[in-house]
Amino acid sequence: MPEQLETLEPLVALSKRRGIIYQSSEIYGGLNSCWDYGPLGVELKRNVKEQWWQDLVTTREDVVGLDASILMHSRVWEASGHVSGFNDPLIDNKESKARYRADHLIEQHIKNLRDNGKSEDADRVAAELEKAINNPDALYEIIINEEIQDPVSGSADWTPVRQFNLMFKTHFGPTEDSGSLVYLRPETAQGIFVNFDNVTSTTRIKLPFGIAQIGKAFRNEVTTGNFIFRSREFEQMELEYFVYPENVEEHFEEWVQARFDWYVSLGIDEKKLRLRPHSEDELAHYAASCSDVEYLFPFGWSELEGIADRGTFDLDQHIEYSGKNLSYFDQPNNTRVVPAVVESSAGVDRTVLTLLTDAYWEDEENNRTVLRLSPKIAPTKVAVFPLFNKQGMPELARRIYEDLHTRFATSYDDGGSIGKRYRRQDEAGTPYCITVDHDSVEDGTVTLRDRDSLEQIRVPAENLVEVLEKRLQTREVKLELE
RNA sequence: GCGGGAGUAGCUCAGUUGGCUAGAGCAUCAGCCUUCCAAGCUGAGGGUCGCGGGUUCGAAUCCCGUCUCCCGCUCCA
Repeated sequence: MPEQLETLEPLVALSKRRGIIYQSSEIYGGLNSCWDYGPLGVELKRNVKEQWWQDLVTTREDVVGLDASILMHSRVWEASGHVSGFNDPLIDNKESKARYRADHLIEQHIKNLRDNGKSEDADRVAAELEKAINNPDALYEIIINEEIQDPVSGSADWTPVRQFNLMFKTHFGPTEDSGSLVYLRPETAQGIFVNFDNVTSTTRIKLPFGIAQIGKAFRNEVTTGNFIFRSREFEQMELEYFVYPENVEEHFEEWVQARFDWYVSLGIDEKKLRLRPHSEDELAHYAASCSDVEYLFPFGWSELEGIADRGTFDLDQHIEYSGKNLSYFDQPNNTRVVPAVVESSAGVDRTVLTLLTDAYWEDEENNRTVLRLSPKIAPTKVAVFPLFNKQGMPELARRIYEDLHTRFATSYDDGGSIGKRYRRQDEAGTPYCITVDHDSVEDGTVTLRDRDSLEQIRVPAENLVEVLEKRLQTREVKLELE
């Protein structure tokens, strides 16, 4: 049985050692929860993104791509609800050290009042709460006046309410006046909605259709951590799939399954993946239904992607705020319709972390650490070694390398013993190694070694491209390991 | 934000009554040796001991501050 990772630490160490992921600004002491992808990591990440694009855009007639700018008009975020919804008024209890959302505390208080038959008080506080929303001082006042206590400890010793805005703010242009305030986008999706009209009027795409985008997003998370799982700067792969509103439920179900299957297709252990439908009370106000794809990390089941039926909420909001008609003209029925949308919102970094976690294997029997990455997404597909650095072997090995690396991500290694080189490639997740020996120089055949099975076969050098192409595309992504 | 643990070479670590030029193994590099799975030989490079102050004749070691990572909460969704 492969060893189960209990913490992320071995993975963090391997990532550093092999040049997959480094901490940001490390020479200055590091920057909290920001990470840099090294030479190997960037290949892995690119492969994830390219696979997603390949599967969702390139090979589909009904999906087109988009690359919107990170900075957008600040009205976009008013329309999307992020300006009000991404503002969390937090309060700490000095005694219990517990932290709560101030508005949630008050809502609970209102509910308690109602349960105790004091509906007049409840109504009064509810009215105050409505006025106090987005006003930390007013929220604090309510908590003090109502003598609201910590639900766990019963203490009423509170810090002031502090507003945590999850959106990064910056200033547009040379002056720092409020008129030039802009946000770094907290999600890429809005870039799709605001370009809905552009895309439908400049392409011949017909409903149902999707618009896909990969890009950076930024959130001032209150809590970060778990390596690259939750960081303040991250990359998303988002698809907004627009459909006739009456069909939205069936499209939603289809996408949920399709997205789950996608992770399986990357070679991730199906037993560690699950779909978790959101319950009624955790649904965002705009979503009719939502399902998360989750993976069992060392720190527990955590979300990789959310698939949501957002109805017509987003387009309706932008219609209202922009005053533009963002409906779709349905030629066959000669009517205009505001499409509903099914959203697939996946994290690139979370997918990378999943792949690394899932692939990590300490093969004790053979004294090696292996990243059993699917050949599809492995940063390096094949490595070429000369058995010795003499007798024509390096020359032949170089020729093979020169030939292969125009086709596959290939690396060349002539350092140390042959076993050492195999281990280096195992840690990097390279699925195949080619060794040139004495016989190769004589008869032109080389050894092809498989990372997972350790099987070695003899292949004529001139057939290598063909053999590798076949294996890299068709082989099972994971081998059965007892 | 709270609690616990940690930070010395690329990695894993040793190094306390405060005292030689801060060490080891692995890794890396240059050679040697080797007929296909690490741990053979010789040599080399690499550390302002997380960072900043302080105490001291003298600080990796003591004190204060700060940054970062991991684990558990909390929070978020």
